[in-house]
Parts: sequence; C-alpha cells; structure tokens
Amino acid sequence: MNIGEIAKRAGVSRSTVSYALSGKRPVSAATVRRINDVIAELGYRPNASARALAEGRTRTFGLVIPPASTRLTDVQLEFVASVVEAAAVHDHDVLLSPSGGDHDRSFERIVTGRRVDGVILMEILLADPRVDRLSQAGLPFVTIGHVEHPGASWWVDVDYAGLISRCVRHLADLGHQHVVLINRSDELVAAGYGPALRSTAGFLEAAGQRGLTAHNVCCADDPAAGLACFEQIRERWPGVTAAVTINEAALPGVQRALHRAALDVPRAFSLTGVIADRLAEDFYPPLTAADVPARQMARLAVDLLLEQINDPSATPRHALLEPAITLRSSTGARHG
Amino acid sequence: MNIGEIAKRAGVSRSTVSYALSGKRPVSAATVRRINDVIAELGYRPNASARALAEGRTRTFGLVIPPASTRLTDVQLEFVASVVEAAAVHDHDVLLSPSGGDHDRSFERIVTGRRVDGVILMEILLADPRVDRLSQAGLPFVTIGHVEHPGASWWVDVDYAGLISRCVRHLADLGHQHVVLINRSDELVAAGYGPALRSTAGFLEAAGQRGLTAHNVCCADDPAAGLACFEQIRERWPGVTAAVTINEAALPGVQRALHRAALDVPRAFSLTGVIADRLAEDFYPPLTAADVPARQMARLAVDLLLEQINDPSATPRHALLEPAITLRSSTGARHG
DNA sequence: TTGTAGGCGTTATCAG
DNA sequence: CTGATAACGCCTACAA
Repeated sequence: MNIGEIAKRAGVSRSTVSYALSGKRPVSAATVRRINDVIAELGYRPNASARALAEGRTRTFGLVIPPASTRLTDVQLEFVASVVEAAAVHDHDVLLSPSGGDHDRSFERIVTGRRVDGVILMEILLADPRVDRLSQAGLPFVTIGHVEHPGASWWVDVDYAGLISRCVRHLADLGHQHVVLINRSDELVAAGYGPALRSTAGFLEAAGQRGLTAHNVCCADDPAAGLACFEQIRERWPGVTAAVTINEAALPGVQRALHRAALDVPRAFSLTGVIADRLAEDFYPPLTAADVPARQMARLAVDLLLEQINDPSATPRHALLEPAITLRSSTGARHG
Repeated sequence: MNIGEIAKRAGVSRSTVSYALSGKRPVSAATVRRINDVIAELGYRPNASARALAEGRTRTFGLVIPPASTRLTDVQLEFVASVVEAAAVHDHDVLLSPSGGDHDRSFERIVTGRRVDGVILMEILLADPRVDRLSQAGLPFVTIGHVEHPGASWWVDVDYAGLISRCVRHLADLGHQHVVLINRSDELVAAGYGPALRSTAGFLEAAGQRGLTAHNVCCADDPAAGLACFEQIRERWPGVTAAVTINEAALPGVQRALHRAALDVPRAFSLTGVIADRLAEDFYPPLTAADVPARQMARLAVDLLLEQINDPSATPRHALLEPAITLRSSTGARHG
C-alpha cells in the first residue's frame, strides 16, 4: 500500500496525493476529499523510511540512557517517560540507546547512521567523550546536565550547587551546626559526575559561610549502602543533627537507619536535599526537598532540540533550573 | 557521505562496496582492504533510512510501554532496559511508544508507518485492542502477558496463578490459616489485567484446597495506598497472619504499616509474593518471593520476535515462566 | 571477481 | 490547481 496506489484509485498523480497530505501546496477541496476517502478506505500511511530518505529527516530523536547495568533512579525514569511524551506531542518518536562510553555500538548506530535528527544525552560527565563524538558528527544534541566548560552548547540542568546551598542555609537557620552531605557513589564522583561535584561545592561553600561543621560522604546508589552509610555517619560524628542528600536510591536505607536508631524526624534529626517529589512524599515523614522537575526538563530538552534542528545556525541556549524547595515535615529546629 | 563516494575513492562500483560490506557475494581481499581503508578514513556508515527502504526492514523494534501517567514499576523498568540491551545484541534499535488505548498516535505511527519490523507489547489486558490492531496490521509482535484466549500467538509471561498458589501453600505449610492477597488496583482488575486476575484465581484456589480463610484486596499502585490498605486489612480481619502480594509499588507503605503496628516479620506476620528481586532484597526483612525474571523475559521476547520476523510462517510459540521462590526472611511459622 | 541498472516509496522541482 | 520526473542512498538481480 503506497502513495502510487492511492493516486491511482483517486485518479490523480502521486504528487497530488503527497501535497494533499502535507498541505504544502493548494489542492482543490474536491480532490482532497476524494483522496482522503481512498486513504481512509485502504488505511494508508506513508512509509517512514521512504519519507525520511526523501526529506532528509527522520522525525525521530535518540535518547541516550545509562546502560541497563546501572539502576535507573526514579527521576531518571520519569525523565525518560516524559521525553517520549514530549516528543510525541511533536509527532516524533524516540529511539533508545543505553550506553556509557562512546565505543558503544548502539550509540554509534544512532550517531552515524542518520537514524535520528537529534540526540538527548542523559547523565553526562563533566568531561564526556560522547559529547565530543556528537559535536564532531555535527548532530544536534541537548545534554541533561552540563559539561565543565559548556561554552556554546545546548543543555538543561538543575542548579545542584545552588539548591544544596539553600538546603544548608535552611538547616543553619534552624540552628543546626553539624551537617553532612550524603552524596552519590565514589565511582561517580571519581568519573566526574557533575551533580555530585557541584553539590559538594555548594554544600561546603554554604556550610563555610555559616560556620557549620560539615562532612561530605559518598554512598553507593542502593538502600543497603544508604543504611550502612548513615550508621557510619552516626558513629564517626555523633554530633551531626542534619543531613542533605541527592542520593535517591539510598533513601530507603536511610529510612531504615533512622528507624533502627529510633531517631525521630525532625525532632531529633533533620533530613533534606534534592529529591524527586514522589520519593520525597513517600518518605516518612515527607521530605522537605527541592523537587527535581523531570517533566519540565524533558519538555525543555525536546524544545531546545527541535529549535536546533529547525535552525542549525541558531545560537545555543540552555536552562539552569532552580526549583523551589518544598517545605514538608522532615526538617525542624535543632534539639540535639 | 554515501556509498557512491566510497566507491569512487576506492575505484570500484557502488555494488562492490555494498557487497564488501554485507559479504553477500565474494569480493577479492585486496578490494575489500581498499574499501575498508576508505571507509575508515571517511568514517562512512550506511544511511539507515535508505537501507530500510531498499531492504524492506528497519532493524528496529517497537516497544509499547504504559503511558507516562502510569508510574512504571521496578520490574517494568528493568524489562525496558533489558529489551533494549537484548535488541542491541542483535544490532537492532528500539523505538518507544507510550500508549494505553489503541487510538494513540505514536502507537499508530509505529504500527502503520513501517517504522519497525516488530513490536513488543507490555502490560496487556485480557482483551486488548492493541493486540487486535497489530494482528490486523500483520505486524509481527510478542506480548508480555497473554490475552484470555491466546490461541496461536507469540507471548512470554510469568505464571502468576501458579506462583501465587505456591506462595499460599508455603504459608499453609507454615501453619497460617488466615491469609490475604494484596492485589493491584481496582482499575486494573476492572480493565481485565491478567496478572491481577490470575493471581486472584491462584490465590483463592490454593486457599480453598488448604481450607484457609482468604481475602483478596485491591490496592492502588503507590506507597500511601499500601499503608492504608494494610491498616484496613488489620482492622477488618485481625486474625490475618500472612499476606501475599504482587503489588511492588505498595511495598514501602506496607513496610511502614508493619513498623507502625510494631509487627515483627516473620515472627508476628509473614509476607511473600511475586516481586522483583531487587525490591525483595531491599525490604526489611528481605522478602521470600518469586523473583520476576525480567531480563530473561526480555531476551526471550526479543528472540521470539526475531524468529517471527525471519520466518513469518513460523508456528507461534510462547513461554510461561515459573521462576523459583527464593526463600529469604519474611515468612515463618505462625505464632499469632 | 566486478559492473550496470532498476527499484524501494516519498518529496520536491519544474512545467503545464 | 495538477502532472511528470528527478532525486534521496542503498540493495540486488542480471550481465560480463
């Protein structure tokens, strides 16, 4: 079932059918009706590959996600779903590529096979080979997170440094003097993972300004590590009365540790950080936190990508989001 | 950069380049070398759309996931990642389509635009319009889960009825006499969601055989509902000493309810069910449960799909997996 | 072992 | 307003 068949049955030329469909040149109302009738009857839909070949665009985005071995966090997951949704709004499809390094086959297929019009890159590192690969290939792309020296590039990110600073100041205002940052894993920090490093910077800076005693602790991305990490913190620094975190995956373990130590939150201990709202709300008690606006970021990323695709010479834009900190019930005045 | 350019620089015809790449006809070693050198130098990769158009196959699968509004569970997520990974092994890409009903645009684009060679359909209902749509379109597909009367179709599923039965018998062996099934949401049951219905059937049957008092309770897919649900159960049926569940999303709430009621697991209460292994292990205490083998299911689904694509007249096959129940620490003899 | 040429299904240019 | 016709880049008979 191709456009020629439709043309034949409607008694017009193929180009007329094409134009009737795209509206790129006027077609008489009567002809359009006839064509539409035939199309409806035969259930015709243009062949995407042929169209892509002729148009030079695939109407498809590539979305590079962390490899399957890495457990996706809640925000990441929501982000993926939201990207697909946002793309669908613009009648675009999304091709998934789970890849870490740049020698990945599926990544290469996407970059170089002209299967996509642009790429959204999740979870980038401060120095990321994939970013270089993409700019070298001349393929439009938007990163979630930004490299160390973004220069002129397209990205959307959350201001981890700023948000963590605000969390610390919030705790300082409540009288806390000894605080800790439960960070992402050692490996991520070593690899140069922006959010982890920027959170550390914001944490130490704000703590310094307010004269707090502060410790930055890395914690693997799973509940067991969260539990162990929290217990170590309590042991090493018994005076700590509040924690800030960006490690969502560790939260269930932190919850268990709090229970086990019979620490009442927020009376005996305060907890806050940058956390997906759903997780913040599922915590007990609900966490005062900066909710990562995953849906909004996804929409923004798609918009930026489309802008770039439609006008390759456009000046690169970016967005550094600083969502509000939602006050819930996990932070309170220091009593310890 | 196209095949013609390579041919020119290598001093051969385009077909020779094509054959050198595909290996579908012998090419002299010297020529192959020359061609490969040029390709390496220019970084050429064939245009996927052109190839798809010529070959009549896209080397791409469609993966239909629940819409973004529905929160993806842990198993579902792992499944998505695993499908992409399994597809990559066969040099295939995966196009995502988040859709519930069958009037979905992205679903239609995939089905009818010949963008994919086949489709993997997650989370199907006992009577699912998308299944009809796909078979009508003549597009190869594999469902995760099976419709009410699968007849001759391709699917892979977990034997929920059998597994839940085994859980119940396990509890009966431990002396429990009053058990409850914490099921998925009302809406899913009403919509005809197979796992929920089959779990109910297996639960009631096994309970009947062993003469247990049994209740089937629906619970929305989130922690808050899990908490409320568990407390209602305790209130309505104080004699219940054990629960079986397939509702992963509700688990954190159940955990909280257990804590709140100061119920020691497994001394005072036993809990088991069909649960992703990671979640089972993150529970406190770790759950005795039938681990859903998401990775294996993904690999199987991809294999079945490829088999079907490569031989459209192949006899439909399916796989009903019955993973072992892993004994962890959440079930014990009844003391209540 | 290699080259020529037609076709895959669209879009877009150029005439009418 | 509408029809021919040439791309788009690759694959694959058919010839040599």
